[in-house]
Amino acid sequence: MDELARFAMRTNACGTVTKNNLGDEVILTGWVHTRRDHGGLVFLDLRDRSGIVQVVVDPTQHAAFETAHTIRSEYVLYITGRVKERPAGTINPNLPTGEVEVEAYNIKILNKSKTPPFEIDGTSVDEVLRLKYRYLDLRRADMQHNLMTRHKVVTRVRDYLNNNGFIEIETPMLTKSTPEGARDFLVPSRLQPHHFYALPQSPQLFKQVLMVAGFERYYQLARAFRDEDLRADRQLEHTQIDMEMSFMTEEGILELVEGMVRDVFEIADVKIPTPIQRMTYDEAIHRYGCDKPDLRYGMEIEDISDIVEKADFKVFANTVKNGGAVRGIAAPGCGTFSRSRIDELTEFAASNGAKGLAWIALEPEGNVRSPIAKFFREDQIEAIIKRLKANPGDLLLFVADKPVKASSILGSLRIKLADQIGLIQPDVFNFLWLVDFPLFGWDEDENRLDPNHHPFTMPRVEDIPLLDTEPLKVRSYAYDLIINGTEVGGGSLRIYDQGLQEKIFELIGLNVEEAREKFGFLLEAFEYGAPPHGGLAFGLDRLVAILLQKKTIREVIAFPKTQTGSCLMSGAPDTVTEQQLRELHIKLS
RNA sequence: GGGGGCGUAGUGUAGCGGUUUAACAUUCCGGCCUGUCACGCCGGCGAUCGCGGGUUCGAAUCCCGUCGCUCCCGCCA
Repeated sequence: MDELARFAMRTNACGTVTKNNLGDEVILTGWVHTRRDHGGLVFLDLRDRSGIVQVVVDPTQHAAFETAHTIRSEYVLYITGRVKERPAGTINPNLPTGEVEVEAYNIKILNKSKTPPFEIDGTSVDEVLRLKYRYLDLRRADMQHNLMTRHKVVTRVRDYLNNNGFIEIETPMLTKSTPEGARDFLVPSRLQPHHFYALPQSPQLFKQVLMVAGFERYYQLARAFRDEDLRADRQLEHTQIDMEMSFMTEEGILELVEGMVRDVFEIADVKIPTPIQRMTYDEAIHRYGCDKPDLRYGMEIEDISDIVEKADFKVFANTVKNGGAVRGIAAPGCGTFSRSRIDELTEFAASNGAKGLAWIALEPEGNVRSPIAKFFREDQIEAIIKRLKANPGDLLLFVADKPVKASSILGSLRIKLADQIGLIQPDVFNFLWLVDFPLFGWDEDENRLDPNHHPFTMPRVEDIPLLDTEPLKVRSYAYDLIINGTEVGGGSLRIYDQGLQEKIFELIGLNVEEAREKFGFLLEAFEYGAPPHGGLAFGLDRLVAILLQKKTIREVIAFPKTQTGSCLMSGAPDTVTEQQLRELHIKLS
């Protein structure tokens, strides 16, 4: 019933005291949320994890009454009293316990508290202070709710996976540095001078070995470490719901995972449509200019190359002539934007790599305002408006560049504008599987093919012939789950054919020895009967943040780090002693 | 590595070149109060305006630097 009271020094948890307890003598423990001292009568709101209950202290209880006057916020109390109905007219409908109160006979102060640096009950507090005194910040109702929701998500996930034949297996935190991917966190080995472990960027290789080992369905709530710059949705360490399955098709994996996502969102009473909408990578890039489109609003990108290729506007015409594209979006209701407001957009586009940003403002009355309109015939402008499905009052924005680049710049503008003009309905959730990712990208710096997901990703069967001819056109069995424009999870089917795997290594410029050096143990394992397998990993922090509609994952992590990687509470990172360094055979420069 | 924002009593904000002894709310401290629940009323303490330098007759206010936090680009297979 009241699990916080079971085995405990109290008889009830504060938030669970109701009319059912009328007349009961109870022992409560908790923190003083607020004190209302009326001189002749003292009210204490006592708070524990379960909630708040009002304690009333009457002068007839001399000792308790004396104590009550000395009590301050956040003191820890042990209260003995009786549950009473509140007098008529004093019921507090805002409190689950608002119909009753506890008349205290005895108050024992278990611990005092310094005056907190901010009010636990208060609203916005500077994040520096919140992080420094995180234990106080975490007492706030909002943070308690966030972490409890996180716990519920984890519980749902475990239940779902356990019921579907998965077993949870831990993989090492001290492992081998693999040069692909993000920057590794390194841990020096004391026993083996000049050798280092790396903290895992993900359990990728180990979970595939577990498939070879015959576990068939594995999961782990795994911490993953990446030494890259932090963002609102990126910490140095994050938690993955990591999964791998054998003898599954892509379709099977997506369906299985949809069930898990459905269960998770039930926590927030969000019904998700299944099957979850699918979209190919190519379509997303063309229509939304990114591989994680937010489909809660429109503003789709349209190609107008064919309309403008013969127009007098040289920038557009030449771009098309040289194999580029001219594309645009229609920003609803932005036709009245001032010149300076549009200049800001141009600057933003430039910071995303645009050479320029052309625009046509359709004023609400029907006038066209634009520095480039004079280069077009009326019928061309009409055609553009029609292509972009624009309405009076819209602002049309155009980028001329290489096709994909034009789309990606417009994609960034689309997101920025949607945010600026409030197009995003915050309590709507949009789920999307993005599928058919290209197997490779092109690494401009090193002038070679680069695996888009990772080197074990399986190319789509029908595209395998293209490996030799047009490898950049090869699609893969790789998929991402996108919620509201955030990549929440991603994975792939893996290669289990040695010949194919060697070919992929070759294509990305790894010879057999190099591949052995980097992934040897996995490749060796594959020689002993690797089953077809595949999997994915979810970012738990992002998932919970989206569920709770939080802007940053710091709100759903108990002890997060700042953008410079500091823990303001513990003071990490910090210097270490000479002695520690000596044992690790490390000399600082 | 680059671009933007913020930094003023414990907390949240206002003030943005001069009658400002830096304001308001809240917290905190003291007093009064037997039905409050953001308790109320009265009184009080509390800030050299992140730090350093510059411009100026005069700087919280303008400029430069620096530190911290934050958002974004790069980066994050």
